[in-house]
Amino acid sequence: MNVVDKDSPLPMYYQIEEDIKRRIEEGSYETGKPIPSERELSEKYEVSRMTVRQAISNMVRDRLLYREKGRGTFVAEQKFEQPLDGVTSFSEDMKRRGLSPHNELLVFEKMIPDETTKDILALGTEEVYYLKRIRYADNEPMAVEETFIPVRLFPELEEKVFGVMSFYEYIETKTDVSIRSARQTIEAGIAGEDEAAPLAIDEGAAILQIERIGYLTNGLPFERNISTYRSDRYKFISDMYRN
Amino acid sequence: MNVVDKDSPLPMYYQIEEDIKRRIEEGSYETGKPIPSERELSEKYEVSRMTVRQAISNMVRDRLLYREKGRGTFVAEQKFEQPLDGVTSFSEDMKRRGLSPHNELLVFEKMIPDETTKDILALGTEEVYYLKRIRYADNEPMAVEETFIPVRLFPELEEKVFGVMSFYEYIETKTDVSIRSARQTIEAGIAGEDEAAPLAIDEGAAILQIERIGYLTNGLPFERNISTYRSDRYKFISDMYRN
DNA sequence: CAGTGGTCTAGACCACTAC
DNA sequence: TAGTGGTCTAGACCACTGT
Repeated sequence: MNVVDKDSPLPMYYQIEEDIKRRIEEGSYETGKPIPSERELSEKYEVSRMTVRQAISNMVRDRLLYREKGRGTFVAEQKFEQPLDGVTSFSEDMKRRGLSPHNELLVFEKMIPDETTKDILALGTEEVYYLKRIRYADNEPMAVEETFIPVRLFPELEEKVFGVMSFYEYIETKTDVSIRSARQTIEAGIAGEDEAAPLAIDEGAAILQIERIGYLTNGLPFERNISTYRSDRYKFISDMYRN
Repeated sequence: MNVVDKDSPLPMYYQIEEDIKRRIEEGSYETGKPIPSERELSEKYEVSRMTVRQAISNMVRDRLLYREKGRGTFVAEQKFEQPLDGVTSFSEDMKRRGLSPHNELLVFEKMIPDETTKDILALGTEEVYYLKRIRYADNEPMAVEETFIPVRLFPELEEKVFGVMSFYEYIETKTDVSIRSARQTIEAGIAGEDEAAPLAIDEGAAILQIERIGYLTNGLPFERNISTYRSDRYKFISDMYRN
């Protein structure tokens, strides 16, 4: 009868989270209504109240529940089917939108970076990989993208990787470092000759310019990415939370 | 000698957080190096280990510290002086950039919303407040902004509020609801007559169009905001984290 | 008033890391 | 082996909400 297994290798607070999620999905716990109190749950699952609190705290952090002092703990509205927050690569972004991404790799080479890039990536006299790509979604050109990556961080990076997987996938599966965060700067511009041709738009059309600087868990910058999107087909969408 | 005051109205875990932050700032706890163990800290502050853990957990959530199993708790790289993530109002955004915001309120009225707004705000036959404002930073026009707010949610909202404080401040100090999240859509456009004049830019110049839909903790949408920024003075900047 | 979440204690055993 | 964070217990008192 009891849903938590004290001998399971999974921590009990985790098992409780899963059970509460299940009940929310099946509708036993309704959106906007309170779930049972912490004391009731600790009796029900036969664990201490602190353990129930840990489960609930995690779910509050993930915004599945919210607490109100003196009133109770409530099921939050599940507004966003798929979260649109967080750092994503072009490939991931397109897949999330239900489109099929692919690349045309125009340039892949090692080079000495310009001053701005050197500064941003905190480099000395080191080389970077330089990539220039046209990004397609469902076979339509969406963006022109330039990327600078310090060679030192990924000495074994090869051109063929970019045909097979997303660079972010590569980092997370093939290396022992991981991505922490990015700072994005977004501005509007007007397409010149260089942008208009590859994107198949008119000169003078609006374009969206996004510069992203990505950071690893240890705090080091690992990429500078400059993208130019056609604004008739692409909107930048993101979910943000109040801190 | 002791830095935590058990009789203070501030919770002890909060006082401990503040003390650890102070030590990081003054350099006693160094970036990338471990802070004292939880057991040491609980002796030092004369509190139980769970209380120390609560302080540390909060700081890990805020990415000031990170834990490594069996090794210790470490001071994270402090990349961003001031966090640029999260949902912010225009006023808050400008202050964070070190600029002085002010408004010119062109329209403040109650009206029946158009279909799109009605749909977005999940309204029936209800009225909304409609605001149209020119937003200034350091006395230069930065954006034209239209906002739709359901009257039902803030029946006592008055025009004069917008002169005194940020709408977000109003919500968080004068009402008993609070802001959870927002979805922002950003695109590039070309200034027409309507945008060029109030922003003091040329027709045909690039503009940044941002639509924000804001949500309360209980999941209800509380505002639809459509902003047009001049792109020669304004860049949208945000920090994002990998999930 | 009874019930809720918020905070806190003083222990305990575990798996993991480093030496 | 000794030290670390991860998990858990069985209590306790508080401030806040609703009736």
